[in-house]
Amino acid sequence: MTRTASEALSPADAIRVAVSTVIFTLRRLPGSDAFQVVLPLVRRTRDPHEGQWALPGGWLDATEGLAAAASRTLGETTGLSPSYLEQLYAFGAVDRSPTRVVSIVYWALLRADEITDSTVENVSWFDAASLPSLAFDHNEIVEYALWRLRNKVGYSRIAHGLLADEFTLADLREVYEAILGRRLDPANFRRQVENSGTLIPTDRFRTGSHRPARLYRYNQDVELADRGPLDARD
Amino acid sequence: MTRTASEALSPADAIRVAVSTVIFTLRRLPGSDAFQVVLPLVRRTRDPHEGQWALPGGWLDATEGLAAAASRTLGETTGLSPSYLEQLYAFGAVDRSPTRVVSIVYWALLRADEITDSTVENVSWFDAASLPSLAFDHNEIVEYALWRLRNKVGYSRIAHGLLADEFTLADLREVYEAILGRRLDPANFRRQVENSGTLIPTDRFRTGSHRPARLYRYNQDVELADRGPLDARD
DNA sequence: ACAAAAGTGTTGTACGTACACCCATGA
DNA sequence: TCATGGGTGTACGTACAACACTTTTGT
Repeated sequence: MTRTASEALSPADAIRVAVSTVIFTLRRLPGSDAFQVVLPLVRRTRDPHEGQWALPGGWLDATEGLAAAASRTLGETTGLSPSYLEQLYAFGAVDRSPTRVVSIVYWALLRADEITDSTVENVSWFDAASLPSLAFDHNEIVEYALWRLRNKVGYSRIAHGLLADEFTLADLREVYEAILGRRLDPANFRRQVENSGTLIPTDRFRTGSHRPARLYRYNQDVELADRGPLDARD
Repeated sequence: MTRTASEALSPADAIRVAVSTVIFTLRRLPGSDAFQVVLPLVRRTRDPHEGQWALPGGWLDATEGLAAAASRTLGETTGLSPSYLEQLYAFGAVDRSPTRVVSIVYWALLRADEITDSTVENVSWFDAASLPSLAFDHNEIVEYALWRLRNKVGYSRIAHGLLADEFTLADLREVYEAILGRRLDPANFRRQVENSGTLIPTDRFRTGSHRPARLYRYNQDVELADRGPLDARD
């Protein structure tokens, strides 16, 4: 740290810090029975990129931490509060915005029962697999968030963050299939997840079609994902 | 993004962006034959935390990207330029510094042949396993960097970034042992790394003690680590 | 010749995959 | 009773850990 604070604050040096969130949830296609990964985007009402869709976010406030800012700006723009929130990456290329902005991007998951479909102004949900051209470098950011999601699904129980309290193994398997983009063997999936110790069987069953399926809960003792020495840190 | 640029620039909101780097290399203990993970720290010459050791770093310049800033500040403070550089995490807790600073932290590896032991002023090397109390939250940051290093060693060929061009399998194994903190079976280690396709055997051998050991090179076609859709991005 | 590191072979266990098969329910 | 998804059993292949064994050098 070589320069003084006053130098760093001069307008020529102006670097602003923004916070954005890529927040995923699943939606059943009306026609099909398959799940789709969807995320909310906000239509920009001012330049730059006025009229284009962008990730929900806002400026970092001097009195709040990074994760707090992500939660706050997400709530202000979309009305949502996620079940899982993790830092994704800091984007700071010089030309990613007309003015110099460093964006700390978080990614989040929303449980199916948390989707408040209160149609907020200028917010719309998009299929993550077929996005339009977004503002700034937000297309790249979403691509990276999807990569992290698919990756993390392989070695953690992160997918549970997308389902409500009680669910069948078929529900959970469909979540994995939607994220990974391929079919999984129901028999093998059952054994894997049963042996992982992350699920607690209930006495309840879901009836309605064919043989009833047992409902499961999360084992709250098991973390959704291992973030190492970092807890809810900024 | 709800507030205007002028609001975000008011002094009360002042948030500055710093860049720091945790850079690891290995050193052989003089007495023992084992490797040790070491990193350079810089003694602070001004408040806050004057006199304490801190990670090399500096302020982000408005005209450079994040990774470029990490390389530049690392070179300015220590004279080193790493063989591998990757973003670690953005730290932005409100109370991590007397003034509001968001630090984008990178982590890096240095090859054994890259250690320029030009004794730079106020720079000293420390055993990563037994650090003194560092400035700011830098102890936590190093802990997290070590966790990432150990983690990444398990699923990528990142450890190769710590060795010179040609090396024996025993050299490489010792790197893994130093990072993971446990002994590995030489026979099994050999097969694993041979089957990974990341090494190219040379016709040269290292002689001097007992049976000569074949020297290997990196296969440059294989990336050290998979960073997903992100390349050398900010 | 002997010690010690380089390098090879063999075996057991764990785990993922493929797939045959039985079970329970709605229609 | 039949179709369908729920749930169990089993066999195969790969990957890894453990460890016995052979090879090649310096002393």
